[in-house]
Amino acid sequence: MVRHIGQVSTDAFTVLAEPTRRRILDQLRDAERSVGELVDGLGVSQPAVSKHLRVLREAGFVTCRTAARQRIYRLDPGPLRAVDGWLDPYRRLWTRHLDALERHLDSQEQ
Amino acid sequence: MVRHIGQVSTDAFTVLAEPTRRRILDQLRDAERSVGELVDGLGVSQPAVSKHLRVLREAGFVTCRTAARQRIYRLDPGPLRAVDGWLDPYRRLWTRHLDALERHLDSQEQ
DNA sequence: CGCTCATATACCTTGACGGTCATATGAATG
DNA sequence: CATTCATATGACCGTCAAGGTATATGAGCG
Repeated sequence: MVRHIGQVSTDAFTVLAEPTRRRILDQLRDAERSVGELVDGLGVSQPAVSKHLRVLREAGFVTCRTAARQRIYRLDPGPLRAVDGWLDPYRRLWTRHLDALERHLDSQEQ
Repeated sequence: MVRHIGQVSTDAFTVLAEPTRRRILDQLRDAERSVGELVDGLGVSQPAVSKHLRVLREAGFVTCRTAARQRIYRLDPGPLRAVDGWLDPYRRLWTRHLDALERHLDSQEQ
């Protein structure tokens, strides 16, 4: 029912489902990196990495800038915040559990 | 390198990548439900729902108990907490941004 | 301007997954 | 104990995505 004008960017969970992509995000967590740097330490071919980067880019997880002959990729927090937001209504499941536990412990006090 | 003894349970992100499964979780957020109740309101065939429930079960997202002829499914917070935990090191990306913004705004004050 | 380094794309093969239809299980019920 | 209701499983099909190899693009350099 939802109309999309242009390209439908893959949804965040689908993007995160790929282990290699999560490892890429891990690598970008602390610093931005060139494609070559990502290829080393991932143990995957360069084309594979480039394809994952494209997916990540189109879903907004990363941005890239050109520096000389390299492309430097950088993490964008947006989609991860969205996932965080999706989790929000579920969070009470465990915080409430904690609350209940606390009440229980409180009732045990004397 | 990790050895698994029995069935390798699908990882949490892969499970969440499926929209129908997320809708099932949504439905279980407020109350436990039977398979039939889930089938209504999902618009998917009963076998499809059962298969998704199996995936969710094996990944620990839901538990089920038998009540008369029905199977009642209930949400288990475990794997969602794990996802929440995975997000943790990324969270500073936006909290830091906030910090930076605050510092900026502070510096603008007079 | 031809060469090379860094990255992206094309093409192909393979494997996993979701859906449906048909059928099996298994508990309640008459 | 046969039947029926609720759910699970199996067989089959179509789709899609990931990985690899080969190749195209494109910026910098001699």
